Amino acid sequence: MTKETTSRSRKPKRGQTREALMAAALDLVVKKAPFSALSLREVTKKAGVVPTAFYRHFPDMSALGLTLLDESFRTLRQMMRQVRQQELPNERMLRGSMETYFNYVRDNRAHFLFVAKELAGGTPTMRNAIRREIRMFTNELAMDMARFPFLNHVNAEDLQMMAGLVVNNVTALTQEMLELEEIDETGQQEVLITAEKQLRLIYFGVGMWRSDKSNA
Amino acid sequence: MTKETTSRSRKPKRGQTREALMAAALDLVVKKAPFSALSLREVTKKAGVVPTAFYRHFPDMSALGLTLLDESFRTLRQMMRQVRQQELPNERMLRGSMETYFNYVRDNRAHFLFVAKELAGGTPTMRNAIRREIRMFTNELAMDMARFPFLNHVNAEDLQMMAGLVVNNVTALTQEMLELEEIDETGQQEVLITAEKQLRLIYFGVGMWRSDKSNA
DNA sequence: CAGACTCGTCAACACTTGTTCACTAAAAAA
DNA sequence: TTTTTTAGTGAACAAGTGTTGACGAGTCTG
Repeated sequence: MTKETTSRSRKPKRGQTREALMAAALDLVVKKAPFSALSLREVTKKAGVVPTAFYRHFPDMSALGLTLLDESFRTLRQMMRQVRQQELPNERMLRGSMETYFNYVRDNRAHFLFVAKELAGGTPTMRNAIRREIRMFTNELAMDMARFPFLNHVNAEDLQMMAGLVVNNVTALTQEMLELEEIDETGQQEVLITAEKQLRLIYFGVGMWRSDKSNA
Repeated sequence: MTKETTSRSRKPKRGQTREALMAAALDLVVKKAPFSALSLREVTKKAGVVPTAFYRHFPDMSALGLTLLDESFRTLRQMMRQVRQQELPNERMLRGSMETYFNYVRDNRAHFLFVAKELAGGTPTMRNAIRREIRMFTNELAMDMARFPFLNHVNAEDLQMMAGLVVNNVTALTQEMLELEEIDETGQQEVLITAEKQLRLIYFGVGMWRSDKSNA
């Protein structure tokens, strides 16, 4: 009888320990606790490797965390770019955008859970890194909006405000989505419908906005 | 030379240890880490009391957490009720409401930090408790809105959707506020201004909403 | 005043944590 | 092939963890 690890993950082949560690950490984030509450030892244990092997790949846990963070956002960024360069946004495309976004969330549940939990509870370094990424999305969205003819009369500051409103809300809905069980498809559908309505409502508000009134 | 605790808090008078423990935990949440990452021993240490004394007041850390959660929301709830029964909301009162709310956040920074960090990273019990409270606020807001004449044509489901939009956004702005340094008053002012604009934009959108269209 | 009970202390336990160092099997480079 | 580098193991450490039980000072109650 060969030695077995308690968890499902087998001993990684030589040279794949790094990936095994990252996968193990993500798995623990889904099943157990936020990343910042994980211990080096339990990650290595789940990865099927001895604790000291960790140091061959990362100087400490926070380095693993930052790597995971990078991995989480890199694929998300490229997806966003695809969505952005489709067509000019209008009322009808809201549904489609939300749908592809939430599908992406579903397919990358572990990464989103990782980010969501660290956004508030992580180390200052981690929190700042995440907030920077989110701010970047907000900026890009504002720049996209600046290209719409019917938003010509809105100044830059207010565009930022509008984009922030959208991003804030999508972020909140994402967390709501992550709280649902993976199998709860009707719940997920409800969130999607709510999301679409809320964005449409914002769309209406944006249409009525005048920057030149009593706005600073 | 008498024995001194390393932290500022002196040894609590007999019979006040419970309060000292709660205060110590809250303090550590502000200065160190989310509540779920605190150890029983460091809380008692900061409270100026021996670890075993903890058990005279709480069965375990999670009980302390739930007590803290209760304390956090009880005063918030009563403040909300005050605000709610002022006047009928209109465009002009948005500013005032946001101002009093954010003042309250500033004056209860520790409690809000505690809640914000546990909302995503806490135990399932804790997360559910917090989400239940937030959902309660959303419901109350939706009920308030139902009383406005100009919202008669909006059905219950859509009112919920609108209230959710407001609450989502205020929640996000609160977290943004908490990230700022306590002394950064200009930053806080900016968030307040953004908040008011965003709510006014939502207000516009609400005014244009028709529930009877193609909305489920 | 005497007894009971409340609420804190102290010592000890079994266990987990991060990190060190020396060692070796396997792969890469010479 | 021989040599060197890489990537894993295993034992050991000091420190911190939750929880136990017996004990005693202070306070309340009779």
